[in-house]
Amino acid sequence: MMIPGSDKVDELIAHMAPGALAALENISVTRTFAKGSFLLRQDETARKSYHILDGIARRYYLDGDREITTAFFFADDLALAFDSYILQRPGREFVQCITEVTASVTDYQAFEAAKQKYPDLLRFDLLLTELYAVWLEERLFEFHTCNAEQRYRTLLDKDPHIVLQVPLKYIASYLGISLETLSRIRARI
Amino acid sequence: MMIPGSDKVDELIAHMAPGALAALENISVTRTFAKGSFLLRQDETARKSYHILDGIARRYYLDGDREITTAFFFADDLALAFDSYILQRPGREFVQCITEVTASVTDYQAFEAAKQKYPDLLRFDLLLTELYAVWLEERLFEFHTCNAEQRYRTLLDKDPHIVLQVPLKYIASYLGISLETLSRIRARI
DNA sequence: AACAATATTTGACCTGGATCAAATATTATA
DNA sequence: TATAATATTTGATCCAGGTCAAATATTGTT
Repeated sequence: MMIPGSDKVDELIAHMAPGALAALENISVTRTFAKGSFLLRQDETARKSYHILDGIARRYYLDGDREITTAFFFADDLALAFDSYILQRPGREFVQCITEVTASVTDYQAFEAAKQKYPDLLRFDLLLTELYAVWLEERLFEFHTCNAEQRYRTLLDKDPHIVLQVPLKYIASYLGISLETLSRIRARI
Repeated sequence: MMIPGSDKVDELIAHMAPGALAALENISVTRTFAKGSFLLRQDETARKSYHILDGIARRYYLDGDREITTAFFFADDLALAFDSYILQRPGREFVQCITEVTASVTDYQAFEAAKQKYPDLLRFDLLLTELYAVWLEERLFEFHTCNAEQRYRTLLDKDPHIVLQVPLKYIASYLGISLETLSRIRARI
């Protein structure tokens, strides 16, 4: 989930109205989740967002009995089943901790209320959503223009921490490649 | 660009502060563009958004000499090279009118200023961006889980107006299918 | 209507990457 | 350190959908 232009986020935070950030912190609690535990399961409605402080999580859904990973979340990322959270209705995605995870947990309703009070939080939310959409566009672009090896090389180049810290089986479906083909790509690189 | 939960947009607009919508209209001008003309070209920075009132536009980029269409815009859609607009830097995408197009054109800077003044416009922008991200997620989902025929059937089912009004060559790359394969799919359905 | 340009279909052939199956590593646990 | 469980690699085979080429429709223009 490394995102281009992330420095814009820091800049926006730095210029927030005094109360805004405090309000966000007031409605958030830091919690720790065991490795393998689920922050959200299929068919549930995402009522919390998880700002990862430490550890790694992944998001996936089932295509038949096959798990398709759609995102990895590292420190500072916002772990979320986006569509379920936005539409506040049950979704298809799971969010699971790959390692033990510590996260700042914020309730949807409470954040909505805070945004009503502090337009800066609204701006903050907008910027994060914009960057997420840009990231999604980039992902679609790669699937349309790059073959399996190029997609793996790009991941290696732009997100080496994923390749270094996440089991290959998760990376394969994230790249839209079978486990076997990804293994062969690695062998010949 | 048909988006789930679009009724939320109407609801939000209905409850806007009095001045907000008027402010948006004040910074917008309605213009007409000839069929085939470009609202944006590759390597330009998108400094305007185009709220389509009538006609059809498409967005695409070049992969070598091959055009990859990434969106179609019909009446009420917001025609935009999203990443270029958001990051305010040159992008790879073209936005071209497939028919004569009438659109309400809004300047990026002017809209940013209006959002500073009217938080309701901020909310409006956020909602549109959220729905766009959900739409992108859905598109990625389809590419991961559906074969060529299923993707075409889904388009036919969810966006029949596209299939009815847009040349096949544009639809093919939009679905990530070669023109020939799409033609064969249509023949056997 | 006749011609040119553009769009769509059809045919033949090929390949990237999937699937199925089995062999090795690697890691975790008693 | 064994043993089980999990992860990764390697081999053999197959096919959805791509590419190249050519035949038809269809549409626009004089």
